[in-house]
Amino acid sequence: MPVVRLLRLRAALTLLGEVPRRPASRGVPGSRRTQKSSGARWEEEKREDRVKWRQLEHKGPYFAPPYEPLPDGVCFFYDGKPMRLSMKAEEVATFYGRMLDHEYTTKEVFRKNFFNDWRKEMTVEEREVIKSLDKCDFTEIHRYFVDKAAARKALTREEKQKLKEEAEKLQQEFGYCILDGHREKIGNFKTEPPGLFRGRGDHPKMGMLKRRVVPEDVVINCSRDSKIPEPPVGHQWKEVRSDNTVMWLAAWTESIQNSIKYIMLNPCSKLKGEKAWQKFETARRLRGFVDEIRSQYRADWKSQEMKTRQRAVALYFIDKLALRAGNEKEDGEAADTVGCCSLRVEHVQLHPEADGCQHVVELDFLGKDSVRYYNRVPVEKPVYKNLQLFMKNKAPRDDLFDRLTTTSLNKHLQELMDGLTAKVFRTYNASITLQEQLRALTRAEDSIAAKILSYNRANRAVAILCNHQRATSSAFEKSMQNLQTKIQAKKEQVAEARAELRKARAEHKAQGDGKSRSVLEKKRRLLEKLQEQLAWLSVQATDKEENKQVALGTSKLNYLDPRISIAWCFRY
DNA sequence: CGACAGACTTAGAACACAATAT
DNA sequence: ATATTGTGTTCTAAGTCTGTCG
Repeated sequence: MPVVRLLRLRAALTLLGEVPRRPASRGVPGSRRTQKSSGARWEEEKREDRVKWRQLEHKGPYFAPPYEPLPDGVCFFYDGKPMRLSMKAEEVATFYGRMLDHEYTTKEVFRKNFFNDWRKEMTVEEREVIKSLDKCDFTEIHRYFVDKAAARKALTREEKQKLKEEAEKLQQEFGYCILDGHREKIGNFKTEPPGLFRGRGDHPKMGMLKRRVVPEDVVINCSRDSKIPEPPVGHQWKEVRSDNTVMWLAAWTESIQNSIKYIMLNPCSKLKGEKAWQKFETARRLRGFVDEIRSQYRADWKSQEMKTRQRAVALYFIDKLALRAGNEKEDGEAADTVGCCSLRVEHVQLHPEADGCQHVVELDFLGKDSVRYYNRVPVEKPVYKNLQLFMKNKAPRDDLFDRLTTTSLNKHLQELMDGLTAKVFRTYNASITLQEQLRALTRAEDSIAAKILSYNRANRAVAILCNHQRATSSAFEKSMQNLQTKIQAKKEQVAEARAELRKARAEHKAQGDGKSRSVLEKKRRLLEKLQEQLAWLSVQATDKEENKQVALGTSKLNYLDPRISIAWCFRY
């Protein structure tokens, strides 16, 4: 049901995607591309470009506090018998215990991975005893953390204030750095605390132990002549380096995927802000190229080369549907998700005719964060024909675009416009959609509230285009249920009123007097009123439902060129 | 080229806190 | 005053994309 609604909204949007923008201007003069041939200067500029700072000074990361053993009254039980755990084993047990009310702990993979890693932390003796997770009882541990959270919530105003001040002190000490003479806020100045890995979707590694980060894991990046951050007493940094071509202040390798985690600046910092500005400039530049690029990929649908055809169809999807590029993923390392280039035959269904349209493509796959993308969309005939061709003689698990990689696609895009990559289309189409929608929805004479509603609706249109969804919380389910109960009650009232109306009508027919006539009228009005109320309630429910699964934050934060919003504010 | 590491952006969940309804 | 709902912030996972190396 929700999918159907999303679909309806998306269908309206897809049309918007077709709206032609501003007449194509010629290539931007003086763009880097044109300088490329002039060799040395460009090379120099490029190198210059890579330098991110001249001075960088900071305090290093703030480490997660050491493990605090459980108080004596809190015990772990194995097979019904209390058992005192070694500190290491106990710490990992608390990671699991505090998650007891989370869905994760019901998942077989999570449990298996946790138990496996937990056993590695146990002493030989513990390992000898603890052989089955089913016999483990963490309920006391769980209760301890629940109580602790409740106690924290119940603190007095003063105590809360004190905690807040302490956090602020920490922020002041570790949360800022000096970059080229300016004090800049750091985004994440704390190392990630140890815990159980919470992968999204069907992640094969969920439940694995995420190791505690120690200074010996951490590489510090700062300028050579700055005050080098002090490692915590008794510890050393893994390395101190001075690389001014990168933005990070500290880094360590995480123990689940062996990938690198970074301490970086806050988005409001100059460096991050400039990058965001550049991103929107690139998207804006695409405006002048997009018509030509579109006619180019349309022409390529008929190319002799399979590779070119696949690229052209993929690009059409990326442009029209705002799909992500879709890099290859190592399987077994993460959840099975795809993007455009990694779509498989099983994700696509072709309908010669559906919903009154010809050449309908049905896409159904899990994208980033295992969010489902479901869309039925009419496509141009050559696209449809090409898809038939790409799917011919392939198994469901085979790649749809077997001759295409994100690298080759981006290489092609780079040739069409300097700085163009697949994700630029998402930024471009998101921003242009906001602009178009704002224009279509806002009226100068509207109230402020109505204008804000228009803005939010435009924002929602973008979120739907980009498939930004959120899980409906349990609180939402409850409030939805309340609403449904109300609707049900109203329905019964309507049925009752209808029955009474029928009775009154029969009465009036039999008696034919004025009194029975006025009763009849009254009943009629009552029914009408109740029906109206019912209709309003179901509209509310629909609205709530639609809103609840759309997440506006991500597009607001990453995709909408702020200049569009600012211009709109000034205008209205 | 293709695999891989590295760096950076984008993402939803969880949490904290404020606004509003009851 | 308290419960409920909405909103902003924090956290960190999961993407994109580039550069390097064999």
